[in-house]
Amino acid sequence: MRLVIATCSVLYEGRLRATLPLAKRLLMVKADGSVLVHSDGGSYKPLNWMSPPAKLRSAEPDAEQAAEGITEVWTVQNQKSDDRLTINLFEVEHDSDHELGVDPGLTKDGVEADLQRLLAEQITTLGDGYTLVRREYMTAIGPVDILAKDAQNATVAVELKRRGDIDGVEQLTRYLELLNRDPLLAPVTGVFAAQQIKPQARVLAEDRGIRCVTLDYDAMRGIDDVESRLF
Amino acid sequence: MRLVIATCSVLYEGRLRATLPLAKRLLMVKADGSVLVHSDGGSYKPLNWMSPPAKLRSAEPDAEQAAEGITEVWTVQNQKSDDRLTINLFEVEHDSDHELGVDPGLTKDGVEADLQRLLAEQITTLGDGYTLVRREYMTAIGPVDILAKDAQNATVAVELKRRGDIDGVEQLTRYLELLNRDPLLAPVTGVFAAQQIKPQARVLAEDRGIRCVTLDYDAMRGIDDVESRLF
DNA sequence: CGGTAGATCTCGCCC
DNA sequence: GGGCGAGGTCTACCG
Repeated sequence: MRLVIATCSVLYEGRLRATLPLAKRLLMVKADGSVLVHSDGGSYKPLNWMSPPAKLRSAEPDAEQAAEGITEVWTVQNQKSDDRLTINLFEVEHDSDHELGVDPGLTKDGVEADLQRLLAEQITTLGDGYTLVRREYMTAIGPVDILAKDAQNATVAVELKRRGDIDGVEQLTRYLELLNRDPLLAPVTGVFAAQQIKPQARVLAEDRGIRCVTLDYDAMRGIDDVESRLF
Repeated sequence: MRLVIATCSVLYEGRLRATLPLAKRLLMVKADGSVLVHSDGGSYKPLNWMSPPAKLRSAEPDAEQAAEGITEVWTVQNQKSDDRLTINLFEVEHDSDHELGVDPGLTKDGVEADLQRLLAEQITTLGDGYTLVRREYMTAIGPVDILAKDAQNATVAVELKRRGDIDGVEQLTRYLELLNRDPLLAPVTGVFAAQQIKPQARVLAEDRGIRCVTLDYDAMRGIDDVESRLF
């Protein structure tokens, strides 16, 4: 990984055009040829960048560019598309190289998959007498997160989200439409379960007869921990 | 901006838990207290990070940590949530500080707004005799990208996307349902216009009587340039 | 490889 | 500040 601090101007040309005027920035060149242009603020997204795989070529400025104060011109060309990043370097304040090696990578806990596992284990969160049929119930248009039966043994399709948005309601609606064509399953009702449900999503869901349930992940994890400790 | 190259292990605790085992990485500390942990590959997304505003505190390792080889413990605490990033530093290979100042920021060209402006100007792209009613036609459930009239003076709602996905078809369907309740507008037909339309989205749209139109942005921009040159 | 859905999404707009 | 939609989204997963 090469780290360069320099005053520079940047141009991206590809799916769109994006330009950065002259300022001092960090240029990060990774081993796969990708380049990130970072300022001293904002979030983790760079101001401008080139995705891997890419090739960085450095060139001398022509006479006109040199007259403007450009000392070096970088051209970062993506190897799979015609996306290109052009960086005009003016003053270079820092330039260092570091051997990092391959990263062992990130492990996560607490994403939708965990929520799904917990809800499947604690299916009565949805109501007394509920039983699990199966997780990731496959249909022609994709997997239903959880299929269950209610106390009256009627089929219930559950769509699970961390944040309940209109998209999720549409998704569940499509599943319900399909499942209700199956005489062995029909009538199938829907439950939209999420840690947080947006007001507009709730209105749309309830308008379509879909029940909304907000989940408390911490409480569910707590129950999970207690149960785990029993074994 | 502070740049540190160090062997380290990282723990994020917040909306989820995410851990990184011991490896050599870049730690970028920005002026707003945010921290990015980058490896020498992947894309622009860091392996782990803390969003601003945040506060970095550095502490000496306790006896047990020191015995493991930890030389320094960073705690990066978000100032608005209880998200926290903990970094155990082992060997530090590089540590430098740089004054970057505020960045003037990025300017873009070629996003959906441009596409919408071009299509509004060249509304006959959709068919002979088409006329523009208005862009961003407001409804109770959001703005219709473009409202137009066809050659027979019937109302047409246009949903515009760079990439035509199922979501866009659902969105247009909701608008059409609403607009067709208005006797002054009904009957309203739909056009789904995008630079690229996914097969499944096309099938869904046509099944609902929505016409699909793929747009050539470069050609439209070319016409725009030619027209601009006439003035 | 393409298609779908999630994300500690981020970012920008509008109310 | 919240809600909503777009993104050069990126990323994992599944066919």
